[in-house]
Amino acid sequence: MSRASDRAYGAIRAHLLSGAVKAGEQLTEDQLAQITGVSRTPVREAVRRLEDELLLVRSDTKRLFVADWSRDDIEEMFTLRQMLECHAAERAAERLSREQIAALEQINRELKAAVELPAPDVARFLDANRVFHEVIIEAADSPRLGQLLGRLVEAPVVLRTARTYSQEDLRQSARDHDELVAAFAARDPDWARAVMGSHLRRAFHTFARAVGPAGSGSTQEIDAKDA
Amino acid sequence: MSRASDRAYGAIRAHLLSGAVKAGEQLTEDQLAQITGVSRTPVREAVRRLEDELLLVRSDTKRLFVADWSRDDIEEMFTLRQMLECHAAERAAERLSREQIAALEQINRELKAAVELPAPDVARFLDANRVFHEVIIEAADSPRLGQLLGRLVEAPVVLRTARTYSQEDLRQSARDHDELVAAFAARDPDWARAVMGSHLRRAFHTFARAVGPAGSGSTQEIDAKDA
DNA sequence: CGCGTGGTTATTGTATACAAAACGCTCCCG
DNA sequence: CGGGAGCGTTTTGTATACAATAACCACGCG
Repeated sequence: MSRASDRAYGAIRAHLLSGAVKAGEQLTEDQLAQITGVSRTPVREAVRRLEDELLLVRSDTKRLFVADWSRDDIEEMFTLRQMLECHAAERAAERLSREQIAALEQINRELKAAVELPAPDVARFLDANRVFHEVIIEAADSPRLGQLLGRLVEAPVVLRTARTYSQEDLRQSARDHDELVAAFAARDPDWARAVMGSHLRRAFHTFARAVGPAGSGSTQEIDAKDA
Repeated sequence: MSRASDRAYGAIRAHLLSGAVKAGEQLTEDQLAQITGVSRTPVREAVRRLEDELLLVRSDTKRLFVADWSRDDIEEMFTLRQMLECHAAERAAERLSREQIAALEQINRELKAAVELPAPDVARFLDANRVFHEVIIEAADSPRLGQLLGRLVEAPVVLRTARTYSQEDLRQSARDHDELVAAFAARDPDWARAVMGSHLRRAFHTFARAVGPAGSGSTQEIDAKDA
């Protein structure tokens, strides 16, 4: 995070997640350059990355908007993520070292601690959760798989501010992680895949509940994409 | 293809595919700016896209090289593509309009014509093949799926110059396409998925044969990736 | 003779000025 | 009253100059 474009990326991302801007709102490169304190050149580079991650979209005439995720978009994203991450879990089960499995157990202890504090600490939970999944993807040893998942995993965090997780949601998630570790320890790819599948599918429904029933969602028609 | 960065993208891509540069060779932005006739700014944008498509890679210190695809890289890529494109075939089977199915039949006639000329016209074959798969992905109606596949499908064409397809390879491919259309016409997602799976897996082995047995491949250790 | 060290060149990263394109407004005409 | 042409403003796209960083090479010291 030392080059200007990296700082710009982080700053813009934080700006989007802070909720200071609404979905569908237009942004300009100048604006973002001001906010981030660098010139438009690195801003344009950062914006490109955020477009890849689908946090920003461009209209047909190249104007820039904050992405708006409909319920269907979220389902699509989770479906793809499930497909890829189940594959990752399968491969990881055959490849994780003892040390990595121990690391996963440690991360999961941290995760459970975050859940059970007097009140759950959602930020800490999400951090631990992210690291947990990253270790698995790393162990899957498939660079392109990691690259594709990078695109998908980042996006829905935009919704986290809006979302209130119930403590029971978090506990179930922790149980999933425990079972995943058990599957890894048993070196059982099929088990790992199955657990990962249900884990992510449940996560989808947790998200979906927040955004409303199928068909509703906050669709604001930016007519994205030019191809 | 009207903006400078688009022209740069096309020119650089053509340059790579022409075989004028070898895998692992270093390129500089200035060089590419000269070749394409535009300044470095749009070149950098084009290069970014080509990095996404894995035709170019950067060393740990941001120097730019022509990507070198090992046999394992190719297998990984085909595995991911298979996973995603089987899913696309499944969805397409449930969504293709009569007109789209008719279009696929037409494309396939063109494809077979390209195979059977006095001598097979590989370029025409590949074009028709590409369009065929694009129609399916389009019909799958999942923008992010299309985006992810875009990354994967482009890459292996770098090898096409080296590869000599046997006429029998091409004929089998055409038969696969025919069966795919049959599965679509029958509105049978499982059938479509299965055919797509074997189609792509065979395609992988066709490619793999060209680059040599497992473990060999042309690996030249660019130590890509900075994460 | 090996190997670090300093300076030199090559290459990428950033800022800025300018060009092209898109938007929105007004005014005119039907 | 509606619609479209023209024009100023806003926004994105490109070129260029300069800054920062990495690679290269030669030299000197152990």
